[in-house]
Amino acid sequence: MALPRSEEKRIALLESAADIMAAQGLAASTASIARGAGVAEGTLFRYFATKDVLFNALYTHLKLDLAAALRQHMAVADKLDGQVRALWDAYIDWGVSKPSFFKTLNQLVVSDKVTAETRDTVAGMLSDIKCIAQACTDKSGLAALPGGFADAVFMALAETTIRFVALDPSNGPAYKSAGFQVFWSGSVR
Amino acid sequence: MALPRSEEKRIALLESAADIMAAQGLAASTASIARGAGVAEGTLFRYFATKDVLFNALYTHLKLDLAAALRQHMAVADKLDGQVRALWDAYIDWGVSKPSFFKTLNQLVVSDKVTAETRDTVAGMLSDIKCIAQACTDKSGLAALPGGFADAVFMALAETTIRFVALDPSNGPAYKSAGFQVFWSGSVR
Amino acid sequence: MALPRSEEKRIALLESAADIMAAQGLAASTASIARGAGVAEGTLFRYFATKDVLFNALYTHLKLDLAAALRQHMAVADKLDGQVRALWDAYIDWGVSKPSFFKTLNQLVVSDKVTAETRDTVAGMLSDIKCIAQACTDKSGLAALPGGFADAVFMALAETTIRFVALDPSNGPAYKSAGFQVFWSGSVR
Amino acid sequence: MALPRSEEKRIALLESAADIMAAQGLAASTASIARGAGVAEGTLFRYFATKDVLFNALYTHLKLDLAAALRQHMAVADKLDGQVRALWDAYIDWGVSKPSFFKTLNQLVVSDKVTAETRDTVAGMLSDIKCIAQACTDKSGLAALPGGFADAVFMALAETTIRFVALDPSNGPAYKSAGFQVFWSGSVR
DNA sequence: AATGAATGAGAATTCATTCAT
DNA sequence: AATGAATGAATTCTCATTCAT
Repeated sequence: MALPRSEEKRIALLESAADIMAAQGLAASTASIARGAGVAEGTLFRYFATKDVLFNALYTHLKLDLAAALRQHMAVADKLDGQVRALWDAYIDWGVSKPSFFKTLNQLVVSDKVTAETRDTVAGMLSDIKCIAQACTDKSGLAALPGGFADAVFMALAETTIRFVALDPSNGPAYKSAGFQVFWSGSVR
Repeated sequence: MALPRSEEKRIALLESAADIMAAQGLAASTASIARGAGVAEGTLFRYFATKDVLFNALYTHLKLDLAAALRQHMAVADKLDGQVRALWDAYIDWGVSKPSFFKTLNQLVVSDKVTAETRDTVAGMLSDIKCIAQACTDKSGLAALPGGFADAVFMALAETTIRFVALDPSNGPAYKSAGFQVFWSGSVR
Repeated sequence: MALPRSEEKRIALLESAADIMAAQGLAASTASIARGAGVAEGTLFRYFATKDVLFNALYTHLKLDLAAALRQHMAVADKLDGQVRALWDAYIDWGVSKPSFFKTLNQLVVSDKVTAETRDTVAGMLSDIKCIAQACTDKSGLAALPGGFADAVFMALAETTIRFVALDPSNGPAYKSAGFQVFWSGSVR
Repeated sequence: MALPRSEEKRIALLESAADIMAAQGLAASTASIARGAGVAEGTLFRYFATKDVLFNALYTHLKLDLAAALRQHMAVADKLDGQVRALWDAYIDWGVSKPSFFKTLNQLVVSDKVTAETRDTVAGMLSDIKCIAQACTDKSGLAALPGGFADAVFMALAETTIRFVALDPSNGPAYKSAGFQVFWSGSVR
């Protein structure tokens, strides 16, 4: 029997894609991604039939990685604001510690290369996290607003915060608190 | 090579670039931009020596257009929160009424095609607006934080708000107020 | 003003395509076709947007070239069999004198790269020749058979004849007569 | 490298190749041929060292299959025209009943992938059929002509006839008779 | 100054073939 | 003997840029 297709190589390709796209944008060439993963260019296409398939797989990979990080820090507090704060901290920490994952995920989120189907599938896998987020936005003053505005505000603030923490780590805790404060006191009635 | 004459064509090229890049991303071809401006392929390169030069000129053009819109609505209120709210409204209105400018500017802001020098030069040209913004953030709880965090939070919230207003105009005023509320009550001590 | 797009280059590309495809089949690379025409690879795509467009243009070019050759020899005889014989001779001569046109046209005729629309358009341009052919097949014993069987028999015999004349020119006139004889005495009642 | 064992797999590969090449042309990928035969990609190359070797083996396989079909119907008539007619019918029936064999063989016949050596070897294996064909063409008006013209005319007419029978089976017998009639009355003095 | 034809360096993708298992 | 993962050369096509007119 031939070699089994290697999960290791699949991961190497995804992480190379994340690294290179963080630096060069989604237009990074498949050649450079394969090189970064240490495989031949043709090999990339055995794992991902087209570049679009790679985009979707990468979106899923990064979202699941983020979700795993969030889950580790969830539900340790008993009060709502503690829970949300834990979520916030976990998200900021993830973004700061994996800057290329963070940057590339942000590009994918706004890209039309990621299909609605992929987004739905991933959302389904993250339903537990969604629940917490829901619980907190239900209590916020933003809850009255249509679909996802509170989530989007949370994300936008977190992204900004991550950027500043990454650039100026010595003030990291200060940015983190301040960002959360904007979200929380601005959102909660 | 003498500089080309027609300011009109320069503007047509910039606006065509904004329109087409809003739709297709920064990878839009120079040929399609020239076509959109009603000039020949080669003509674009008499106005902008390379595509990178075009990116930087476009960034400048869009930022100055935004600044002009903001200036028209500044300082009409006498109290600080009125001033900031006027600024916020002007920004949201600009983004909603010129969606291709807004979308393309957002792409340029995160692109590494726009040099630090361009960003600095433009920032210098907007020092008057910066001053207002500064005045208000000095009063905010964010003022203690280093360089531009308050500005970045303002921008991030405004961008999110513009996106939602554009998608769901019937709730436009609600998003506008809610977004501002997050910024203001979250930021001010 | 820039150079006008050169009809000469267009023809050079088409004839290079005919030559190379005659030798290597329709799979001949666009790179080799461009090289054969003495232009850069990208230039080919300014004249023919895709390889499929080239296939269709080539089909048209070859058919029209054949038609021009046939017209020069038409209607010189007054009796039907003389007319058909003239057509036959002209076709054989064309195939023998332009072997790469002949071979490539035969490949295109059976290829699904040539669209029905192209075939219809070209057929419309050849309606005068069709008329003669029609006149003669109406008289043949094959006329009773559905659409195009007589034409197809004519073509099949002509192709075979051309092949043999090309391989063994010293017997050219003999093949030519014999082939025609099969068609005529076999077809006419 | 010892020869592989399974004659069954060899046949499966050849028939898969005939099917897929009938549909997609000679450019059909070896991977798809292997898949069609139910074996692994690499396995094809244990039976046929290169794709060119496969082409030649396939030509041989199809020709021998055709020859077997012809032999079953040979020499049942005692008069010459009955013999030739039996051969004609057998050929037409073979082409109509095995369309992918017929189509692929026609492609191979005009392809330069099949070597002269292969063609010669196969011709040698078909010498018995050749003899019958020879006997009949010796009597025909075409016999005076050099090597194989009569054969080629027979084949060309048969191919055309098969194509029409396949497309319009309800008129099958009519095409079959008419095609033969062209050959016979046109060829025989 | 303006034009647009020409260029050729990449881009994504395919595929015959190899080889470790 | 069979497998199928891996390879990289070749293919079609795009596009920023140049330059003759």
